[in-house]
Amino acid sequence: MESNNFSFLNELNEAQRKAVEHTEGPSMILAGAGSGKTRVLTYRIALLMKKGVDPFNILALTFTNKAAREMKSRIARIVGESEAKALWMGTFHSVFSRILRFESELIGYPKNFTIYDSDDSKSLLREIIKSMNLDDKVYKPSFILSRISSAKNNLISPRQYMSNTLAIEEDKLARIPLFGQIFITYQKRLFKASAMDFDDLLFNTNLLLRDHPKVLFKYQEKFRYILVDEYQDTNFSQYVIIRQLAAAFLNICVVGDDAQSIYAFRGANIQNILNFEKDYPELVTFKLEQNYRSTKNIVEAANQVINNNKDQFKKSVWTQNDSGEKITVIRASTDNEEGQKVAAAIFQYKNHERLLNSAFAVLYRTNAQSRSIEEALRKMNIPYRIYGGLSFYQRKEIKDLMAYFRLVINSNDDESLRRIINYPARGIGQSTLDKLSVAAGDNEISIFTAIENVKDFNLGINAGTRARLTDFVTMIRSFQQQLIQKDAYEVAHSIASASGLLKDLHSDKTPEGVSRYENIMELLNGIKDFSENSRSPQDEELKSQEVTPPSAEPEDLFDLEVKDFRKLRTLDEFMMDVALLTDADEKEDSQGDKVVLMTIHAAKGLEFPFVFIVGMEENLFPSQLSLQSRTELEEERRLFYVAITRAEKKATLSYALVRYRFGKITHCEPSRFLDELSNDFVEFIDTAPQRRFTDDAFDSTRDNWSRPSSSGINFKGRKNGGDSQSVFSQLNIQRSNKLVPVNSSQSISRALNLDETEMRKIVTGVTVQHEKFGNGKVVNVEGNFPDTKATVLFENGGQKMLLLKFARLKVID
DNA sequence: AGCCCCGGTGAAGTC
DNA sequence: CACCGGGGCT
Repeated sequence: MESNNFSFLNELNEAQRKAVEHTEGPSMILAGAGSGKTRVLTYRIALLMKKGVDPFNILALTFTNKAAREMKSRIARIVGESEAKALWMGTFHSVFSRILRFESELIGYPKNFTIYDSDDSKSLLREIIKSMNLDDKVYKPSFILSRISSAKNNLISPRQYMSNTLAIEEDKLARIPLFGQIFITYQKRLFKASAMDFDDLLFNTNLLLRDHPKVLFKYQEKFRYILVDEYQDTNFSQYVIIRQLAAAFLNICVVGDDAQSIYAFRGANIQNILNFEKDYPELVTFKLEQNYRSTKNIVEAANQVINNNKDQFKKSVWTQNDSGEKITVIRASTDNEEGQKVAAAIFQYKNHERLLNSAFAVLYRTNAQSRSIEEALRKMNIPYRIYGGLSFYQRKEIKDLMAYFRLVINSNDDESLRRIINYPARGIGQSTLDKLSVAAGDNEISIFTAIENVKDFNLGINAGTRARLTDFVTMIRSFQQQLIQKDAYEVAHSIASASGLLKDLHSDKTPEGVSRYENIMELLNGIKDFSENSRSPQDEELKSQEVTPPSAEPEDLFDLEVKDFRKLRTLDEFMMDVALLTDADEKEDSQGDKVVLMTIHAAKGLEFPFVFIVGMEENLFPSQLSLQSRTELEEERRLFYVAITRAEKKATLSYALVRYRFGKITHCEPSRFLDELSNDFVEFIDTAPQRRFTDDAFDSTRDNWSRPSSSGINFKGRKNGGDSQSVFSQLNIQRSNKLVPVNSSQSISRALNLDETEMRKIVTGVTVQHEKFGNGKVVNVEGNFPDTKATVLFENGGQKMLLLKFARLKVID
């Protein structure tokens, strides 16, 4: 309901109200768990709009798309639907990918660039590692990717990386001396494929804003008010983006809680909060410390836990709520028994207090832990829903169909091409693909382009296969024609059937096959919905600046069609939305009343009356991988803090003495975090263990919580201050003073082909230079312009046949 | 070219 | 235990 007064402000306490009303200039809101942070952000934005600020001039960055949606609908209740819709609100990745769609040509990327997810990135890395004849057990794709990701999130380009002696040294010590080379090749290949990985979306936004002052100015003018939620979880790259955008008006408000920083592993940097104070001397800081969510027992227990961390801002979260029940700790002999006890407890609570299933959440450290909980809940007929794990968009059949979409939208997308060129089977096998890959690599073109020019390469591909390749190209081309004429659903449906994918899945009558077919149908239905809905105001705004429609070749369209096209919701628009969706974003309806199971990370920002935190064991929570350094252990502790503070009425912890891990029985010790809770807030339910395993599975001579809290003491004595200083964290300090010079290897314009005159200079006998293979002598030239090709004998011994329109050969005398 | 089986290896968390 | 990739067989 729209109201014209400011009465909504009366719903705030004094601290909240002050934070809301201070709308001008830089501000930071340190908000303890459950202190009404979302309410403050919501009302602050509503107040801005009530004061007459145009929603198009407000940028609000949230941690998940879901958080953005929820906040938007809350704002809509105060200021009205259409006003709220016009707000720029979303995750960093979604907001800036949207902007890059419209500006990417300035940094050398076409507008239809593809976003690679981490599976795509890993398989690209696997290829690169293989082609360099390296061992993928030493150069593990996932590890390489995380290191590349760290570099990019700290705005270190491949070239900068290579000139960083510290980084190179680190790689040698880690026995991956060729990492830098892989990084360079990876980035080059992404660029060639017109693809960006997740980190590139931020990295390239930084490039764009750094190298194009006009663009920076435009968005500075546009985003006069900037708000950032979960600021403690932003990384350096994100920090620089918002600092740049806010530089003109300085209306920047960040909201966060250092105690809830749980994403350092992906580059989030608490340092950003400290930097913030330095960057804006006139900064006003607000603290929200009253917790409205939880009982006293929960709040105080959480405070007690977090006080074991050295690195933290002093903050005292308190509550006026009742003391409530103590936190219960359940001990189980096995992971299965843990599941049974948790399920039984839920069952009891439900019946005694007539509660909905949705009042309960079970939180765990790792997704693998869900299995035993699921089994137990199923046995007791308690409905549940799992967040996370394999999301809809990660399923094979969905990825297959979407690979078609991606290839049609961007034919340079080699990862997608590899995925579907022979699915459904069409007689184009591995050896053909290998040959094409080599030709594409040598000529620095995409595989699709190599196929289109296959007659120009002597690849030893027989006529039959060549015909099949031509058919494939023709098919993709015909889909591309539809892309600019039809709406998303029509194109998607046409691709699904004409490619043979639908038929292939339909013929599979196994239950799995049927389910795959249904998933495809669900995707198509989703696209149908999308086609029928109108475009977002944000995209309308950006599109209105455009002169020509994207990806449409003007000569293909009459004026009338161009007009229609502007209204159509196209498949490339759909794909742009989808690339950044996560499981947490799945639609909320049709869920019914269910117990919720999820990782603690996924639970951030949520609250439930009853929370079960399972797997409270050493090496699991805290994870064994975190035991190397104090900072990592402290992050685990913050994670525990987040977990406890999700509970409104009651928190229950549990641990098992024996657990299956990697298919083997593992003995576990109760988590050190349990020692950190005093008996004032916690009660231990010590059920006698059921002796199904050998006696040493549970040390009955020792009372688990009176265990000398050696872990903490030992730990501090052992490792205090000895955190591994990675090259990135060191560099970060240097860099925070001024804008990082980001290398522009990416902004070199796309392949500059030789013109005819230059090509004619390349004749048998001349010496030429190739940027990758070095110098060589031309031993043969054949074919007619523009398909002239030269055979070159390189000094390194290799002989290559190169298409001159692709290979940038330089004649040297 | 495709299928199947074997063995090795791995699971922390996410946009 | 579950998945993936490689190799071998058809």
